[in-house]
Amino acid sequence: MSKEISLQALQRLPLYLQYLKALPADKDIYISAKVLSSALGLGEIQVRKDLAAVSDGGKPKVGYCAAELIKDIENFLGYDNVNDAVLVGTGKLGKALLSYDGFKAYGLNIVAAFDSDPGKCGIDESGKQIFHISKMENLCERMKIEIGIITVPAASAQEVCDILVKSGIRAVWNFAPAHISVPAGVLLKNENMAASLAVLSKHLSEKRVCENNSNSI
Amino acid sequence: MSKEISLQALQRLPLYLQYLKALPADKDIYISAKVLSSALGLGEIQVRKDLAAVSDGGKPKVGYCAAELIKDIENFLGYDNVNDAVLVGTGKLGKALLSYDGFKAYGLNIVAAFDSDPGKCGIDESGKQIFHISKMENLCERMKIEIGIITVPAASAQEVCDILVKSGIRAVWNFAPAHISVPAGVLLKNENMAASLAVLSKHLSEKRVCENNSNSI
DNA sequence: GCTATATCGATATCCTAATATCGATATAGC
DNA sequence: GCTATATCGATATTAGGATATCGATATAGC
Repeated sequence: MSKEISLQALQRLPLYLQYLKALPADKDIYISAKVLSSALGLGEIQVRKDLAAVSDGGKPKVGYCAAELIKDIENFLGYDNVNDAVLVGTGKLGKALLSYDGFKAYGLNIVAAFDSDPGKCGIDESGKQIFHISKMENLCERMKIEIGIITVPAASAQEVCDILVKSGIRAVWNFAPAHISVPAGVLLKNENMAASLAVLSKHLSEKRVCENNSNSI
Repeated sequence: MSKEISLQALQRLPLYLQYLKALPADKDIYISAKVLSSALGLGEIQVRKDLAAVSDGGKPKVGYCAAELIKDIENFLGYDNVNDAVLVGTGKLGKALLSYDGFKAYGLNIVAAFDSDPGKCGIDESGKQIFHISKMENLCERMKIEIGIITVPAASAQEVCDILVKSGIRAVWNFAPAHISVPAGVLLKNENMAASLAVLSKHLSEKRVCENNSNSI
């Protein structure tokens, strides 16, 4: 375990996790790569290779122990040690993410939010504190926050990102529809809804429906 | 133009669009692949190849005409002919997307929303009508809606998707953290926040910071 | 008008990821 | 306890995308 893994494989791991957690939490449930692959619409060999990177093996004839697998994947992804995060920009999307209580399952804990509008500061309906953005650097450094979530308009995304980096953030999750740049050592992950829309729109504009099977992206 | 394009290239097109639109809307602005690539953190040849798929060419020494390029990309992606969509699930995320007025720039128009909770039906604060889910099939068929956006809890995602497909939807945009399956001919695009979180979490759990440059994903 | 050069576009190469093939192994069933 | 087989894991092959190389071309500057 903790071997090499491709970016694609890494991003498939939560899929396995989601499926495995939906199974009855019996200690002796075993599942084969074949079952997993057909349930998730993936290739069987691909599943086996992905799992090989995180677990120390399944058993012939029965497959992988589901409970073990969950533990291995969560451990591999670092979901066991919770990551604290801050969110910047409390518009509609920001508030939606603040209120979403599903993140804790992924080891993500949003501890506070920031906004440049003093009128928005205070306690959010989610119960979380919204501070003025001028307080960010100090708070992040004191609390050793490592993840910053950007939900501001495109125009201010780079500016906000720079402050986050200055505050010691090591991973940025960007929801703004803008390209931003970060120094080496800081990870930038764009949540690219525009890219998704491009795929949808292109598919629909191709009036001739190509009846292929690999239609999930 | 309208040649072959890879899925990755397709998803990069909105990036170019966003950058080009930020330029002054002068008719005679030209931009080279070199400038574009360094501004967006991409490879120069990659940019040239991507643009070759949508436009009918740049000029040596000066590059591509920005205004032409915008037109070509939007045309290629089908952003000019607006796509009507419906949204299912009016929780926090659903409401956030309903209120987001940036979609129209991508040719997406959410015409109505649906929820299984009769208490949530009526006019949303965004001004859009929320109907009971039982009305969905009829409305989608009458209005020839082709895009369905799923923002319901994971447990009901597949059920909702099935209704959408039955209603004639041809492209599904799934925000639920669940694997769902669609018949051939229908495109499924997962907006996979769990996958993004996996990348972030893994990066942070690797305590030894690999100081590589390709840190944007 | 001429030349030097920035830039494009096509072809070729490399690299990563997905898929196929085949032997190994432990379990289920008798 | 024995055998047949479902499944795993390793190696090899294929496919796709990203990158490099090189010649072509039209423009900018003189």
